[in-house]
Amino acid sequence: MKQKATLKQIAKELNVSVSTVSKALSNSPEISEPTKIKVQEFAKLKNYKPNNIAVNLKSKRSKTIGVIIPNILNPFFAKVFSGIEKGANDKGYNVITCISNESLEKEIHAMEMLSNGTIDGFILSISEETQKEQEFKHFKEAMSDDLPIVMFDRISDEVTCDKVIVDDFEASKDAVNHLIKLKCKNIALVSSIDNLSVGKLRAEGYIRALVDNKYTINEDIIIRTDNPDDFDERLKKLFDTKTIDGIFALDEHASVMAMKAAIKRGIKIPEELSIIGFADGVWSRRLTPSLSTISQHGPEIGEAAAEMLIKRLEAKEGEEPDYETRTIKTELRQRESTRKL
Amino acid sequence: MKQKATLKQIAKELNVSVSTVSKALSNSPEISEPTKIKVQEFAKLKNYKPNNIAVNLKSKRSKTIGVIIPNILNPFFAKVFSGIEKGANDKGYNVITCISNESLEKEIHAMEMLSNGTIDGFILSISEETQKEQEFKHFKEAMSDDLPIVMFDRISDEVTCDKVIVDDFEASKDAVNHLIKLKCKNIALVSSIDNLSVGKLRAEGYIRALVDNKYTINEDIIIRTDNPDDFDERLKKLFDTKTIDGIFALDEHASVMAMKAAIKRGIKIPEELSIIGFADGVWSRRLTPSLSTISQHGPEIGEAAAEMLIKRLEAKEGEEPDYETRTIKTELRQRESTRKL
DNA sequence: TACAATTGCTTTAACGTTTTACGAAACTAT
DNA sequence: ATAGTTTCGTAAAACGTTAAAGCAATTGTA
Repeated sequence: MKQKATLKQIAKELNVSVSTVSKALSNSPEISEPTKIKVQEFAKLKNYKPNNIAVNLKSKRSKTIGVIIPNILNPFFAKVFSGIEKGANDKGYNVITCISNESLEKEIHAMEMLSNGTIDGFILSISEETQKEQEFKHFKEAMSDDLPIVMFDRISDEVTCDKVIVDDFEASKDAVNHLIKLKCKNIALVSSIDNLSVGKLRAEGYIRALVDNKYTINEDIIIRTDNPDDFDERLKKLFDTKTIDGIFALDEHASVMAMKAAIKRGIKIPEELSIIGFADGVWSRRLTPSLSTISQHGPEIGEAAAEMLIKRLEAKEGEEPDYETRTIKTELRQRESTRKL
Repeated sequence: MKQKATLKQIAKELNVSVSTVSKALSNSPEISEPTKIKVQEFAKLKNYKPNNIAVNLKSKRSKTIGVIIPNILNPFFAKVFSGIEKGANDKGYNVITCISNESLEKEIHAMEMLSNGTIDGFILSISEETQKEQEFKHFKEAMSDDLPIVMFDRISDEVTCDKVIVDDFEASKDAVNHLIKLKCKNIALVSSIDNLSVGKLRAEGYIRALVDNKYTINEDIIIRTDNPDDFDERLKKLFDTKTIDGIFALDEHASVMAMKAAIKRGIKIPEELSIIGFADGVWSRRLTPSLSTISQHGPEIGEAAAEMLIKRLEAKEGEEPDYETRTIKTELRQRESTRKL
């Protein structure tokens, strides 16, 4: 193992001072052209790279962003993550990732682990348990410790910080309006994420669309739960006892289970039943029939979050922008599970 | 913004020296009990946390692992990643993630970005382009710069380092043997990842199983390509011109496309056609019929990689373990796309 | 020629830790 | 009482970098 080149070594070998080397490498005007060239060439020869940790210590910033994701296996989060990573790298920032696994404790632990100079700020989506417990102290502490947070998708109104969300309410309203335009008369709502803030918002959009179109709300064809087993059971009952010609599904699990259940009963999709669901994976396209979805533009969400955080981090003291909540537009992707207009 | 507590501040406020504070907090026997208590309580009050960057600079280690993943949307990599993250966190290490997006250039760039003290070592899977170009200089450089690498899944024999792989050859042989036991006579091989080392290994396993069972290799029912469009076209032709009663698919795309094509032609699965495919997502279970798969135990791969890297990092100078290639067993998960024996 | 300004480099301090070497006081042993 | 040892703490150096301040020697100006 050859050891790493440092300013000190280079300085000694060239018989100049450390600061001469430092300045020469940063092209300071204080250093003469010949010396600069000499130093720069020697540094290149030795493959000198400034030690990042020392630079961080000096500058008191790490150029690193802490990202906390509830579940990386959820393709929505994976997409957002790739957006964050891209947005950060483009500006020369690194990304340290922690997975909360929907656990409040892991979320707190991850934040503590990083709140010691390791990172300059957080981008995160709140874990399920945290939302259930309504426990937000750790977020507030980070904010007051001058570690800004950008929340995405699953946010909390109780924390004052930058946020990036999807227009869940509008998106749901649009989707249900679309089903209504397709002449669906009995539109079921199926959700297995009723514990999440986004789940509630989406449900409200459904209600609003029905009300706006003078439909009556039929609780018998609404499934809202946060328990997959409970969901599957109620879904079965729904198909056994009710006739429906439209389904609006609030999450990927609900979308797919509803579709499978319908196919099993020999219901023709989309002729007899139209389905629209929230989904971000590559799979909605590959299903038979392919699923019409609401796409949430995960990468854009991630890039927006990274951009907002970095803007704040690089703002001059006292010139930080106001806290902002940015909304990323969704898109209704019509595939085979809905009739053409 | 209240500023962070440092040793220096605490020392001043308590009228002791910086090193006293440092030692008191690390419970050194050099400090008397009363002083220790005084310092520790005051530190807790001030919510003191040692500045990680300073500690890193002093110790010349960052307790951070650099992870380079070709594509986080691929559920296999997502699973491995979650294993790495867990394995690392359990030992007090952080994980900095870069996504190479299958690009050699991004891979090199990511490694350079991190090779300056930011991380202590790498865990990575080689990008598609890198494998195609057979360009491994950047890996060798990192190794000789004392930044150990652990490669997983997509590895290169040209680089001497720790590796974690799946027994692709054995797994494929077992899967095809299983199809043969099910009395399949014409077993097609379909692959859209023939550019990857793992794709080639899996194909070899298929051949070997056929040979071992005295089957003749029929090139007409073998599709090996790395181009999805080419794949889809050849797959169509395969079903149009050949009769097959078994399919062995080397990747998720191939698995699903083959199944869709069969269903479209009204072929009964599994009665007339049995399918086994490599797949790691949650979706193989949700397909109709659900897909029998070879599961690769992604999280275990990740944990093994993290463990091997950390073991090396924490070994005493001169006592580093020999380079090792660990093989994680796969598992054949029988679902609805294969007949029961 | 004298003085000021500029050039080109060095010295020094700093970032926040850890750690080695040292020193004063208080014991212990003879 | 004197030397030796222990106890408890401090001072200083170091990690690798940046940057402000300092200082000769050279150049410019009148």
